[in-house]
Amino acid sequence: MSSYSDEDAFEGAIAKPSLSQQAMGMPQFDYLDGLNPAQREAVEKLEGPVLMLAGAGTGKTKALTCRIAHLLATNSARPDEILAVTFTNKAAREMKTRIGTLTNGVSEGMRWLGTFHAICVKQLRRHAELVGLKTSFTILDTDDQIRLLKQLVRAANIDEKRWPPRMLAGIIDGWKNKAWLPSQVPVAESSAYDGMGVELYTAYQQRLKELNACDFGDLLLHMVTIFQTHADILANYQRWYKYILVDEYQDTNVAQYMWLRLLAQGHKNICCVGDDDQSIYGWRGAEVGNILRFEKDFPGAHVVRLEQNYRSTGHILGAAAGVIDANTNRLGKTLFTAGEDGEQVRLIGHMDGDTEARWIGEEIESMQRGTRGLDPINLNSMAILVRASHQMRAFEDRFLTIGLPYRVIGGPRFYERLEIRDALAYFRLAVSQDDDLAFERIVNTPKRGLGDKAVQTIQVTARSNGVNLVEGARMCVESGLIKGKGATALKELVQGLDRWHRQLLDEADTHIELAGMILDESGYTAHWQNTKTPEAPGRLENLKELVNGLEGFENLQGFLEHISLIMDNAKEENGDMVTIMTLHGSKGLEFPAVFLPGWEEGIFPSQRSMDESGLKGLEEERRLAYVGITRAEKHCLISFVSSRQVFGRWQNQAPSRFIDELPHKHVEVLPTTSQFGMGFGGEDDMAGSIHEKVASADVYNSPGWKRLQSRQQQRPTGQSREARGTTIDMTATSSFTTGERVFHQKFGYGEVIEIEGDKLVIEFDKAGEKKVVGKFIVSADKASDVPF
DNA sequence: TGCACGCAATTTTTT
DNA sequence: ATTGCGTGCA
Repeated sequence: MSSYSDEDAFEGAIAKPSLSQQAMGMPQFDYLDGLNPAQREAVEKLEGPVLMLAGAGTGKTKALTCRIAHLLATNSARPDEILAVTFTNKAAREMKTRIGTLTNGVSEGMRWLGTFHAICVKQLRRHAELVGLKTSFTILDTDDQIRLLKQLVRAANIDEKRWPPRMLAGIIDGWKNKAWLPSQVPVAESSAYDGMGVELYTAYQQRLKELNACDFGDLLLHMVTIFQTHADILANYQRWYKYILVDEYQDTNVAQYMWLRLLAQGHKNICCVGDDDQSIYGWRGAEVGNILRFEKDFPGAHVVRLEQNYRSTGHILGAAAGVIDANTNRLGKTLFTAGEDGEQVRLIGHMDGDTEARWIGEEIESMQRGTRGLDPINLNSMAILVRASHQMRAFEDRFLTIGLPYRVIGGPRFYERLEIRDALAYFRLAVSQDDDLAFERIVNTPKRGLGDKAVQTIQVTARSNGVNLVEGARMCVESGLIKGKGATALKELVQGLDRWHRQLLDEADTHIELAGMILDESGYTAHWQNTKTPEAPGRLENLKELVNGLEGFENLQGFLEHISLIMDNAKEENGDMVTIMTLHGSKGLEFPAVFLPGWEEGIFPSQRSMDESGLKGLEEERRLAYVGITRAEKHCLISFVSSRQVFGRWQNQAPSRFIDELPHKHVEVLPTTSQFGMGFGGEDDMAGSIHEKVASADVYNSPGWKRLQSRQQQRPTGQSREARGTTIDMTATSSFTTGERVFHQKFGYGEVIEIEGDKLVIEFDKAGEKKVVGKFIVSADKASDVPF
């Protein structure tokens, strides 16, 4: 080995720009060796606009990170002269880590690698005064935003029922995504929100300014505004960012697009990576047009297509291609693999949703055990991808019953949970008593006997004296405007806030101790300890986790600053579990085995999507189908049912049109499990009555079903005879006795009625009688003493 | 102020 | 079916 490794050369290059490299000779760009020709082209074409069209599983992230490594290794830019933008924090972290590995730690210097929002915050803190904010502005999340809008809507005497503030939030977000200031909203939109939209938008922006706050949309919008009105500032950034890289370009909205375009006008070295076939966020402002127009927007653009797929088998790619082919208006890519054809995509119809969930549960168990001569597959390698989150329930219920471990991804994110937001509001107030929104949130949480009237009194007092709400509350107590036990509680709260704020400044306690103290002394911990709902213990757990999460931070301020932008799911559940998530949530992920249930007209494609956006909506749904199929590495199972309960009503379902678009040769049609009039196994047989299901037999005359029948190969059910066997684990249940009070994570409290092998029959207080596996049950007395 | 009942809505989600 | 929300009553 020569005296310097590639890394050494790289380090040298960073420390001493340009000259040293010649002295040492050309470095060995090891990382280039692992790239295919297209990837290599995307990495090496550093100058000018580049569009990297990267199909699913084609090594996009690899190309992107190598490109950055290459920029650094060739001395084309210093780490802080590269602007690298992603949509999610997760993607940003991942990229940072991978570049770090590739370049031996140089990514540390990449100050401008982050999400659109994180980078805009960084910029906006430096120029806040140009849009009427102070450098210390706070960032409101959706919840704050809606509460603020609610106040404005009420003040304007608008019927909240007909015109929900939520809707207004959506409208304003939409305008901000298009980079429209209140004055720039087109006349065509003037009827929005009962004709009050623009007026309220204006008022909202005014309130934000008064609160020294902005919402997520503002981060982009303010920066675009500043760039458009201050050529000198823009020019500085243009000069600074020598190279710009954008991930998931197909997801950019107009504001993001403008921001990028403005910044890229300097060096014109912009590399956008994306896949028009995976654009699934149109409903939240993403413009596929941005990626379709790239070559027009950036003259002389170089387009590279990454089409070699390293993830999926030939059959899976073939099936996916068949579906996406039905879309018009594509840039066009054809994925290919050097690997095996593998197993065909399997397609199966069921009688109803319960049967579907049961079948998938059994199939998962048999795949886990190893079936049809295949190697066993662990649960972490399997995922169920649904169109809408309510579809997850059927699977959760079923898996809980059979004791199949699963994790649900999505749902309310950690920092969005009620208890976390409450706790954070307390922390925010300890840091700054000016945070009126935080005060409003917790003034009566836990209950302090301070209702609407008391809050109004405080607001009026505060406003007429020009002080914040905490100060207003103090005045109300002192002047006797608020009396009785509410006054006592309010006084205590205000004193608490003062005390915590002093302790924060004293730094006598660590911020972790202080956080725990705040939650205890405010009575917030006790509030959840006294709540006897099934979710209360979980909420206490979350609070504990929140406090633990403070460890990585210097102080409360730093923590709060961090989380206003990082709204990740904090807890990573480990262990071997099946993943259940939405198709949207699955983008960018991959699993050896993927289940795609609910492929029925109206569900997927979603009726609403088609109603609201017509053909555009349908095509986006189809891209979603494409995303779903291309998540699978080896096994892909698509299913649909003929009859499903939707919002409590039984509905006949027709197979999804996407099923017809699956090319025959890539699909194996499995025999239906449906057998009318016959129950299965006798478990949980309280589902909808048989005759209702029989009535749904009409579906079998539908074109989709007939096509399916004609394709069906006659073969006995291949799955799960062996899945029936149940492992009897008496130790799990032996610790319970009939009549005992128990607690279950999902069903709450209940009483043991019967013990059968490893299963317990329990009469739950809320959920009724269920049969569940013993290991998911704890004694009721153990459930309540979650320590904090 | 706090609880109970009745009513309506009900895709997807990041920051 | 479920759940959040608003109104009405104790």
